Amino acid sequence: MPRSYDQYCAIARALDTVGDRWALLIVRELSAGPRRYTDLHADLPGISTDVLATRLKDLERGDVVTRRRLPGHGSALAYELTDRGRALAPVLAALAAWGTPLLAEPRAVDAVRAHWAAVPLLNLLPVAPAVLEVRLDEGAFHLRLDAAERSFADGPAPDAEARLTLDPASARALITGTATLADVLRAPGSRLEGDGPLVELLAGGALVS
Amino acid sequence: MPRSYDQYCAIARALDTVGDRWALLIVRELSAGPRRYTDLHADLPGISTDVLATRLKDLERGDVVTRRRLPGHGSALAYELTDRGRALAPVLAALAAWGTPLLAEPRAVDAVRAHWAAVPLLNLLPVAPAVLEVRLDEGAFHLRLDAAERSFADGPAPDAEARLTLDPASARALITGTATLADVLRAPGSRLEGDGPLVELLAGGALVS
DNA sequence: CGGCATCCGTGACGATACTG
DNA sequence: CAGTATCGTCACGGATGCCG
Repeated sequence: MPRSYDQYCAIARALDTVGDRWALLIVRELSAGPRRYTDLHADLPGISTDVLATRLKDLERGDVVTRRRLPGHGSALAYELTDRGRALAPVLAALAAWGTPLLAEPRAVDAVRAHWAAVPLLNLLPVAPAVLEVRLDEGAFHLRLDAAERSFADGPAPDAEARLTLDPASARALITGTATLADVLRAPGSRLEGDGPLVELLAGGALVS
Repeated sequence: MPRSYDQYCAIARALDTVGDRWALLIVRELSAGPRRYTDLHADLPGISTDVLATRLKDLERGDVVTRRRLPGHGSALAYELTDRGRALAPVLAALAAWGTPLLAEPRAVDAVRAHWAAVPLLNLLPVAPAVLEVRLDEGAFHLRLDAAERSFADGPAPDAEARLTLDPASARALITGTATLADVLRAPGSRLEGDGPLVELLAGGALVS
């Protein structure tokens, strides 16, 4: 059980649950879908095994995360977000928006994962009843752009009607906010495939925010 | 200088700057206006003096906080938010919204300050070109409800056109989300004074969210 | 006094090794 | 694969002291 601030304040209470080191980054990882312990450890470079185990237990007690045996795969134990955990999406979005100007240049020591671009891209893309697959050098993920369920998940999408392929420079320009999606689509190094209202909307350049 | 996660991710970068223990609570305090070191120490029960000094230095290097001599008062040194610091308001709002269900009952050990209710109330109140003074048992603060500058500050407002007085039960019901503002205004224990469009809007019961 | 710096005990963290 | 055990280090919390 982590230490409490002991303040009658909603912000302090939230930080009692998700304010510890690594906690929100674990939530970020699980926002991409259920993960096993080893996968989490691999995508959180620097976290030690005991801290990961402790955080997962704390987050479970805080009703943010559940342990579950995935159906299909022979009894694979996995962690996933609860409804309360998914309700942290606005917190992650706000942090991502604020942190964007700090991304300017990747440092030599920085780890990179494809799905870390998902939250910034969700902040950037319009609401649309569509699923967009995004392919980067580091891997693929897909975004659900419905107004009701704006989310993302790892890997290619089975039901994507559009696919966006970005080279590293385009991806970086998008994520750092130095280029709009319209800019990137005009330049070489990016490709938008598929059809449907989303593709027409994006290709049409009707992107204000 | 705090430890970095070393990840090329906007969320991780944000947490590199404001993810340390106490950091966001210091930002919360300074959201109510400039504060001196001793005031911060008094309103953050449990923080040690050296941690407060270290965080303030880190936040200064992170362009979140500035040190300044307040004009008027004989060379009183104070800390205040920079523009980047004020840009953290959506993060605090999202955390407050998520933490609201955790507030149910104040615990015996919990500290209480009047202005800690300001962010939840801002999340609750509509956009209006008005300044609302709020009086609680613990003290007073005021909210600026403009679309452009939604903010709050300590103490009574010189230019408030409305005043909302809440007894402890009403304030708790509002802050925990168990009652709407319309509910509270119908019950005894709360009083709304003043005039202008805001008062008419609130008194009229036209409060959906 | 306000604004820290220092010292010290405890607990959290990070790396590695090890176990069911 | 999914953690637990161990250990060194560092951050935190509390008290006290210094210095303008």
